This record gives sequence, C-alpha cells and structure tokens, in this order.
Amino acid sequence: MKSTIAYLHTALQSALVAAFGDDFATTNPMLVPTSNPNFGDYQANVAMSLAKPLGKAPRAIAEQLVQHLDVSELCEPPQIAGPGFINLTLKPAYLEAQLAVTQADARLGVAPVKEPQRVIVDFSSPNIAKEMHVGHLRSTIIGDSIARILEFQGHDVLRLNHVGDWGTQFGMLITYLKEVAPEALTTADAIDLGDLVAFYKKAKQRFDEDAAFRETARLEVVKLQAGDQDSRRAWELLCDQSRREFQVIYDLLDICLTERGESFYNPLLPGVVEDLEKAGLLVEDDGAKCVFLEGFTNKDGNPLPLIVQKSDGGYNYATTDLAALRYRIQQDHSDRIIYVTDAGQANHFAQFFQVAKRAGWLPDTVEVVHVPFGLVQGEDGKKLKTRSGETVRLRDLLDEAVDRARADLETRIQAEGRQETAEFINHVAQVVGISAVKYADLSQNRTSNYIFSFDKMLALNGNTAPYMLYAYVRVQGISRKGQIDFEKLGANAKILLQEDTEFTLAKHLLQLDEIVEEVSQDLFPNKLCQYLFELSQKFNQFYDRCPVLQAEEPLRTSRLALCDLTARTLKLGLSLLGIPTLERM
RNA sequence: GGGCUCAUAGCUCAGAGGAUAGAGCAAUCGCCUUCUAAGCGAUCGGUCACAGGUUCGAAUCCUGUUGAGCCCGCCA
Repeated sequence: MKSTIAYLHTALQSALVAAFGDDFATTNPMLVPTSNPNFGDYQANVAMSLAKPLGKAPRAIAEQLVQHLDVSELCEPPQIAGPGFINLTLKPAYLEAQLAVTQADARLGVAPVKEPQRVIVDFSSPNIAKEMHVGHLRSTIIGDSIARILEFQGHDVLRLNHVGDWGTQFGMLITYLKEVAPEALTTADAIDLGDLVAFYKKAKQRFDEDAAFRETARLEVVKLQAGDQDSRRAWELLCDQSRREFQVIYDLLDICLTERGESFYNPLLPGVVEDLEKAGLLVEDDGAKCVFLEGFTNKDGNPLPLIVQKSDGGYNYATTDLAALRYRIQQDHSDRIIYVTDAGQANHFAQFFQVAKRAGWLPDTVEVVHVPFGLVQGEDGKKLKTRSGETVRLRDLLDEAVDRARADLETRIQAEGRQETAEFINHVAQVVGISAVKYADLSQNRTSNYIFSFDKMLALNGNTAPYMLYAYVRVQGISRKGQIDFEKLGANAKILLQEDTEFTLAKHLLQLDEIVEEVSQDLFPNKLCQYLFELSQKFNQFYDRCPVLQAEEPLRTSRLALCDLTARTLKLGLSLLGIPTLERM
C-alpha cells in the first residue's frame, strides 16, 4: 500500500517523458505536499523550472504535462494554478481505501525498511562518580527517540552508553579517597553517591592546586591502567555505585542502554597510535603524538593537531573515540554511527572523523553523523542553574516536574469533585511530568539552545505533552461511554469521509509513514512532534464538529473507526518519542 | 585571530528553494439543554537582524556587515 508520493512521482516522470521526450526522464517533477490545503494535497512545481530550457511559458508547459499525466486512479483532475503550479487532490475513494489498509495494519502503514542497517546510537554518556545533571538530559532523550524510530523501522540498533569511566579523574578520586574515606575503596556503598560527588569536587580542587597530589594521582592512574588489583577493585566499586544511580534515572525515563564505557577501549589505544604511525600520519610535537589536521588552524594560523598520546604517555578522548570508531566498524559491523552530543563538540567530531578517514578506517559505506544539540537554558536565557548557582541534578529536575504535575492534577480533581485513588494520582503525575520534560525537549529543533520552563511544558494547552495525552484520553472516553471495544470494530468498520474535519483528519493520519521516514533520515524528532501536535489539533476539531456516538449508522461506526485510528496513531507516534499514553487523566 | 551555531509576531518556537511566512502562549471577543471546555471558533499581532548577489521564484542558497552563544594542544 501507501507511497502515494512515490506513485505520483512516477506518474509525473512518465508524463514528462511523454510530453517532452526522453531527455526529461530524470527531471525531478518537484512534487511536494501543498503549502496550503486550498491548493489540494500535492503540488508539482516542475513547470516553472522548465520555462527556460523549453523556451515556453510555464503555464503552457504545465498544461502540456497535465495532458500526458494519468493519475485518475488517485486524484481528481489536476488543476493548474498561479504561474504554473500543478495541484493534485486525492479522491475520497482513494483516501478511504488507504484508511482501510492502514486500519488493518498494526504498523499503521509504516512499512519496515527493505534493507535494515546496523546502526549505533551513542547517547547519554554520563561520567562515573558524578551525578547525572541537566547536561545529560537532551542527549538521553533525543538519543532514545532516535533509537526508537530506527528500531521501529526495522534497523538493528545498538544503543551505546559511552560512559566516562576511565582516565585522570579516577586517579585523583582514588588518591583523595585514600586520604579521607579509604573504606569507600574496599567496601560497596560505604559512602553515598552525593558524598562521592562532593569528594570528586574536592579531589579536582586538590589536583589543580597541589603538585604533589597531582603526581600521586598520576601514578594512581598508571596503577589502574596497569591492572593493579586494589586500584581495579576500587575503580569497580565506584563504577558500580554510579551505575546503579544512573539506572534509577533511566528507569524513571524508561530508557534502555548498553553500557560500553571508555575503559572498554583501553586495550585498543596503543594500536590506534601504532596504526596512525604506520599510516604516516603521526607527528611528535612538544612530546605529544599528534595528527595535524587539514582545515583547522590555531591562533597563529598553523595547522591544529589532534593529540592522540600525551607527552606523559597517556591517551585522551580523541584516542578513545578513534578506537571506539574502529571497533564499531570492524567488530560491530555498523553501517551508521550516530553520536548525540552537545553542539560544543562539533569541532572534535569533525576532527576525529577526518583523522579516521585519512587513516583509511572509515569506509564510504559507513555513515558517521554527529547529532548536535544546543544548551538547556533557564528562563533568564542563561545556562540552567539552581537558585544557589549549582548545576541542576537530573533527578531533582524530574522530581519537580512530577511534583508539579501532581499538584496540578490534585487541584483539578478537587475542582471537578472527582474521587481518585492515590495510585491513580501518582501514576498520572508520573507520566505527565516525565512526558512533559521529554516532549518539551524533543519538540524543539535540537540545533538551537532551548529555554527550560516547567510552566510551559506542563501547560494543558498548546504544543505540550499534556495536550496530546488528553487527545488520546478523549478517544478512550468515547469507548468507555459508548462501551465500545475498538478491537472488535473489525475490518468492516469502513471509514466514510463527509465533513471537512473528517477529510482533514484522515489525510493527516495517512502521512505518518512519510514523517517517520523523514525523521529517520535527518534525525530531527521535532518533526514527529509537530506531526503529532497537528494530529491532536485536527482530532479535536473533528471531535468538536462531528458527533460520534450519537451519529446514525453507518456514520457512527465510521467515526468510531476514525477515532480509533487517531488514538492508535497518537500512541504509536508518542511511543517513538519515548512517551506512554494514559487511559484517563 | 580561526571555526561552528544562531537571529522569524510582545514571549516561546516551526518553516531550510515555491503561491498570501505559520503555531502555541499572552491580549480581546464568542461557543457547554449536545459523546467533549485539559476543547473549539474568531480578532489582534511581521521591514523573516542589515546590505548585496544567485534564481522564473529567497525567510530558506552565496558573500559581506552587525549582534548573541559555544569551541579552539595534551579534559570529554
């Protein structure tokens, strides 16, 4: 079924050849959805662009093209408008047939991809011995949504958590803990994570100020890297404790990840440097081993190096990233590697991608893509901080969203004189609060900075999670009120389109596959959000205008089917954003 | 000094070669004897930062200017 666009595209290409000859077999008919529903459903803009090559007036070209165009199965007779737009309007019978196919399909018309890829989505990536904070929010939410979309398409997705679990930070932390809380290095949970974070900060301070401490810390890293048992044990304890704390957040957010931290690649680091050497790319400069980059210069205009081995012999993140890239290509056999990190790392990615390319490790068949996102800012437009100026803990942020959702829900329950169990209230508050945070983030174009506002994301109106959850709840309300079991509506539930709002809603429902395909390519989940918001709006307009339960048959069944299809589309679409639905709220 | 990103309605943001630039919020005004008001309709609101250029057509692409944010040798 489906691929209305593909069908029309082919028809237009045939018409181009029939009208103007074989030279135009590859001419793009410039078929796009119309900018305005008054112009129909799709428009072809090719006539204007052919005016010069053909030496004719665009409208005449359009007319000639339309004479050779056969889309009568799908469309009303094509209309030529304005300077030479060809407007196509889908026939009601065609729409109804498409709806029937969609209804019967658990995937709602979104076909699995023909050639599944092995895709790695690298996201979240918190640091061991630190708490997850607001800086991890966007990567975690956006990365999860991208993974869900690609998984739904049928790709083989590996969700990797590239946690910061290696390097100098452990040297200084272990050194410091030996002084102040040695039990933390030998006993699980001897101190809690909050204290660990505080110790980390103090360790960092000591590291920056105290040369002797720095040297001890450096030796501690060497011990750890050399596999010293005590060091190793301490490191494992610290990682384990952090890991459990991360899992609390991931459970709250319903996010699944495979941990493969920086330490995983540690044994592979020397090989990276060796192979760069063999490739003739390695240059020693100031004692550090580097690859000098093309197109990146420093303040003096000289080429910038990518340092792969520090003058003290240690490796850094560029080396780890290169090792990880090689591993993901050679061992994981990935076709596409997606890195979801903040935009500030754009240079770093461009740089190490370049080195991987020049070293011959990155074949043209593998796509690597950095998916950058902007900062989370407070309502003052500055980087989000707590009132006391601290970084906002992710845990606190999510708790506050849920608390606010609960307070709002309780107020409303009271105002409406409803009786609800504590269980109901907690569940709804949880779903609304978390969903609001996720949706607010996903609904924005990720490339720009984003202003975090509890009030806006939890608003019941507008482009928010609660608005969409409510649209879904409304459909469930109909089924309860009318004692309708949508599953039993069955295949006979033919959708008939009569009212404008029904047409508008139906056409929108049929566009899900196009949106999913688009987002899977460009990795902008906000487009899916936009689609779902518009779907909710169109449903509410239909709901406002068309009685459902009180309609006469066969209209009643038709409208019930339309409601059900809307609910299923919302549920599926939201699930691709990592957002669940509620039956009542 | 270089690089990247951004600048669209009072506010928060969509739109990334096509027709008259959209939505939400805010403001103003309507609509609950109807499955529904956590909703729907309407009004108001724009020099798409500025200046050039490419194009049949530019908010969108290119160049420059201004302003903002981020990054730039041994942190990630």
